[in-house]
Amino acid sequence: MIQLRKKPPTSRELLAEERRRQLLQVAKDLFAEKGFHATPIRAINRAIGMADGLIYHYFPQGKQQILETIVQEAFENRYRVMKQVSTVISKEVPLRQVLLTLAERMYEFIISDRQSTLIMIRERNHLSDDFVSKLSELITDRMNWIADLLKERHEAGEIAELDYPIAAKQIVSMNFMFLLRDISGIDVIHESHKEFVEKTIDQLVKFWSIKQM
Amino acid sequence: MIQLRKKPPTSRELLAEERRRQLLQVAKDLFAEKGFHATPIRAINRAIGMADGLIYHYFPQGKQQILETIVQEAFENRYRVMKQVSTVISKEVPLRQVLLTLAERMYEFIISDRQSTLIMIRERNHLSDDFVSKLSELITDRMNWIADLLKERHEAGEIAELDYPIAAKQIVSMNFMFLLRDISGIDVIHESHKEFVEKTIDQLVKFWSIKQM
DNA sequence: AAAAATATTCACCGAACGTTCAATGAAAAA
DNA sequence: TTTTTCATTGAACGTTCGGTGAATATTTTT
Repeated sequence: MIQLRKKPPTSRELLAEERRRQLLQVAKDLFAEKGFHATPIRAINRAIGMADGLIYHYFPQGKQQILETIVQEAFENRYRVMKQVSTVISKEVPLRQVLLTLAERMYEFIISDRQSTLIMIRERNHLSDDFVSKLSELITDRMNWIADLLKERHEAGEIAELDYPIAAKQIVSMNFMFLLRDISGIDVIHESHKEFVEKTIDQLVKFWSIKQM
Repeated sequence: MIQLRKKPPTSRELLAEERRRQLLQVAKDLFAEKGFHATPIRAINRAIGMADGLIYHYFPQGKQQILETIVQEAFENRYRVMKQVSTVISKEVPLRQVLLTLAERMYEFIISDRQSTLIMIRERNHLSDDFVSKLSELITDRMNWIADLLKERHEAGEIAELDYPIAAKQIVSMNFMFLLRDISGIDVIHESHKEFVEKTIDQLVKFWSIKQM
């Protein structure tokens, strides 16, 4: 019989969903901290006081499926959020302020799910080429959007003519440096994200600004 | 008895050194490709047709010691090369050309030992804090050197006044984007290093140039 | 209340792991 | 030549790994 109307979830369904959620959260923490191979499934089980076999009830295909679920769900979250941020920026706001907000939002967005970010970058060997391509497209979209924004600002007479894709990459690459610091521990910035981003954008906008010409 | 003069190496010493070198090379390849935990010691042994126990003759402390040796030797190479490149740049060469050469050399330098670069970034969990700090310092030194170079160019009247440390980071961050691509497979550049670097430096120098003011 | 469906436990499996070690063979030192 | 040194072997060890499955507990459905 086909169930057309959604029936109210039973208490055990709620508990199961809660356990699944908790399982993914703990796995994400451990994968990000120790790495996929360095995290035994039993470590996940211990961390939430769960018997060893139970994890195969929730993820029949085992450890690899847990990883795939983590990155897939993280990707979908990112995709959803990114699509809805595009309309925030008003044309009256000065470019400096726009770029600052943009860079900070992007950074907050990255570190809001820091663990999955680390996993997606570090565990390339366990992710499909297709998934990595989709990730690349997501970021490329965002950069194209920034390039268009800069072009509009030029056409409005606010800044000089630019190589817009290059300029967009200059904006985005700031966050990449912090990402690399997070992954490797190698710190070449020596200041907070806010300070660094402010200085960089100030300098970019100062030279791009039409008054300089 | 203490050996004061170096005696000529015996044939077995030469063979041993060759095998040690080969062992480290194969281990480096595998660690970079599969990751440290995902590479069984036996995979290294098989790859060079070596019996299982022998690796403990060369590296008594086992797998971890192999990793440490790889990154330590890679660091020393980098340190040595970096110290001797500083004097190459003449003051008569235009800034655009200087920065281009600099960025390309730096990139060649990174990918000339691509494997150890990947390992140093990805396997943070297996490296000491002290080692990571030393790596940070190495890159920071290089960036300070670029900042000084830019300052000199300003004082020579070639470019406007800059926030030199920030400008240096803009130069270096280009290579970081390619590094991240190498590690994660996430590609947001879509062109060769040479093309990208040329465009970026052209744009930077164009706006920094004193003639623009 | 009985039956069915589902969640959970845990002892256990075979394979793979890093590592050890007694034995072997060949080169170097005496 | 004899002795000593040391590179090399490969079987074996103890451990841990991801995963299985029969048994049990709990909830939902009938």
